[in-house]
Amino acid sequence: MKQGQYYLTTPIYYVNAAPHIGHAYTTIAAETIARLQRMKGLDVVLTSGTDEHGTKVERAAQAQGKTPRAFVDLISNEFRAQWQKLDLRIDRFQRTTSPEHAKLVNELFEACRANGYIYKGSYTGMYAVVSEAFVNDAKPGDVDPETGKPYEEVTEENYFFKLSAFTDRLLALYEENPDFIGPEIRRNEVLAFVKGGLADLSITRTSIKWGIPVEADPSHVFYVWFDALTTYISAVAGEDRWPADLHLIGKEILRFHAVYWPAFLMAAGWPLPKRVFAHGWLLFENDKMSKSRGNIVRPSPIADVMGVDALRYFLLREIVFGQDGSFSFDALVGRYNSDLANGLGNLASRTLSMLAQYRDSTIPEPSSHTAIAHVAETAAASALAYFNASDFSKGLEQVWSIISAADKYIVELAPWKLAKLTDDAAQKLLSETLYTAAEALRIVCVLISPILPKSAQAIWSQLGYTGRVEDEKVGSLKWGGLPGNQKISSIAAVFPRLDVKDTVKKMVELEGAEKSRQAALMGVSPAPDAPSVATTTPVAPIADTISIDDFSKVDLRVGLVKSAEPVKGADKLLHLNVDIGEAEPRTIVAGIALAYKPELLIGRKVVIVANLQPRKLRGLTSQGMIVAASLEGGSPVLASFLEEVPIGARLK
RNA sequence: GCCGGUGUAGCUCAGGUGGUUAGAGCGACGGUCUCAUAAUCCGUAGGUCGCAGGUUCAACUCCUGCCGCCGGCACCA
Repeated sequence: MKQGQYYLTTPIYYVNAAPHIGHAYTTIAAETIARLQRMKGLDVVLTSGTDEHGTKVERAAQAQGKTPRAFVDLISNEFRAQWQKLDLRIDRFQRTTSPEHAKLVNELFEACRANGYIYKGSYTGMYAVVSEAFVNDAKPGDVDPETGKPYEEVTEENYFFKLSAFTDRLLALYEENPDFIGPEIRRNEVLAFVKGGLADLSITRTSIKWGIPVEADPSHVFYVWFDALTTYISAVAGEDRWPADLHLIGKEILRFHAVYWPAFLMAAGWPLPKRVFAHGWLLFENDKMSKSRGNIVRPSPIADVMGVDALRYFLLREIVFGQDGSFSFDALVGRYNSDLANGLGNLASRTLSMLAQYRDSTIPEPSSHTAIAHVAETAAASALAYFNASDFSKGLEQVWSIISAADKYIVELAPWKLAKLTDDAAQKLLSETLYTAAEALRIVCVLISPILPKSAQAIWSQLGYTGRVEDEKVGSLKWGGLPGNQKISSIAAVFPRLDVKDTVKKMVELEGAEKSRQAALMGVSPAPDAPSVATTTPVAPIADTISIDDFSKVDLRVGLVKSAEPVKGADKLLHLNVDIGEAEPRTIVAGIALAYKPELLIGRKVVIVANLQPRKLRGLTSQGMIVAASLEGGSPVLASFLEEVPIGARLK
């Protein structure tokens, strides 16, 4: 890594989902930081990419009758196309399926092994196919609560990474580099997690085919994180850019970046990234966005209707970076109208228009220092400080204080009145006033360029510049930079005011089309539009075919809930007594406490798996399992009957 | 259950180490100007600062308890 360089990354996105606004949020934020660093004069590289291996991908491809390769090519291209459409400049796009990446993963593995941090162990366990993880404590016949699919019993020889050996070194890392993890809340979470002790990680699989082969032992392929995180290095292979200055990620993958990744690198003796920053989630009107809620928003309809800059502005202004934030179409258009149309757009419009009318489209000579100059310089410095700390919303507030001061100043000086006066003093004052307004506008343009690149450039050009505003250096931003005598060019509204209802309607319509297009791409039939009702859009692949005999092994019974109470010390568990026609009601412990109030369950008829091996949970022995629809990321919904059914009836 | 965070005007949020009338932006309402994108500018709008105690001359700001929400861990057959 050379002086004067800056290297940052977005996560590599998993190709089991089509790009949505959450992906766009991370990528936009990263691209904004990249632009900002460039305007500080640094040689910046921003990488993104796609994570393309694993059983989930293999099965999704199979479901579409495609080879994994063809499938991942398709989705990876979709991500790239999306970033292009949003005008996001991604300097390197790395895929986990690229050959140079495979080479590097093996190098990392060998380096760790040479230092004694890799060992071969045998592991037998229940494996959840969909989440691609071994499940601790699961027993044969158990079912994945998230997908309703049985776990698969898997015994395999794995290579393990001695993560346990790194507890102290990781804690020392966080201690010595307080900025390694941001924001503070996330840092504390990681600290608590690591202090709780770390278990070794299985980093290879023999049961998966679609992955990077371990060269030293080709019956193995690398497993998720060992394979994926390494893209941050392979993306800039041969460029002398590693270590990264910043990994920008969503909070859901913090542990992998703040714990596993530095441990892998320490084990190999490779340099560590300097900072990991986890931003918050984008909620849709305060609900989590999820497939099951059907409230996922895609970025391209917004870009089509309102422009990319409107989306960028909203995401970085409305949401405090690092915290969760709420997205809504109304808020988006509201922000646009009040800040961009009425604020910045109108200031540009009135300033340029007056220059055209009163000064023959020519910028007057730079004027002496005014109060506005002071305001602008102070706010600019403050804004840049906030931007540097990735506090975009506060930084933008500072920039807008310049706009507001300029508007106020214009009204006070009333150039339209001065224009009617012919004496020299009035004309001189008019020139000064117009210069001041234009210069304030110029400073605003430079400051917002990383966030609103297109709009900043549009105003910049209207101010008469022929070059690019992004080539300006923010470090040398001083009052008086706008050259006198410069001819402004033709004026056009940069942010036309939008009708809220109309605009939202258009976006929602396009959103529907985009949803269908993506669903087709992913190979799932688009669900009917019912945004407020829970619909399961892309359906998880169907499990392997079983015979009727296999099915008849499962004894499902109608049961009546006699009692229900929370299990002490567990958030999700309810202790139920269910009568299925036997001498005694059964004790059933069910993970439905978040979705159902115990008192509302009493007297309700439910479906029970009656011949499931009993299982001890929180001290109680559960004699069966309650059947419920399991929504990904959502609450379970109990199976029930519309007609009367007798207790103990069997389902078959 | 453990750990952490949080609860301030309709909305989004500011309010180091306690001290005159609790702030900003948006929205709303009234007014003004006319250069401008029915924009700007000015003014107004009265929120028990979650609840209850406590410490103090004085608490939104400290302490205790409770309630609500969010997150991490445990947990989900």
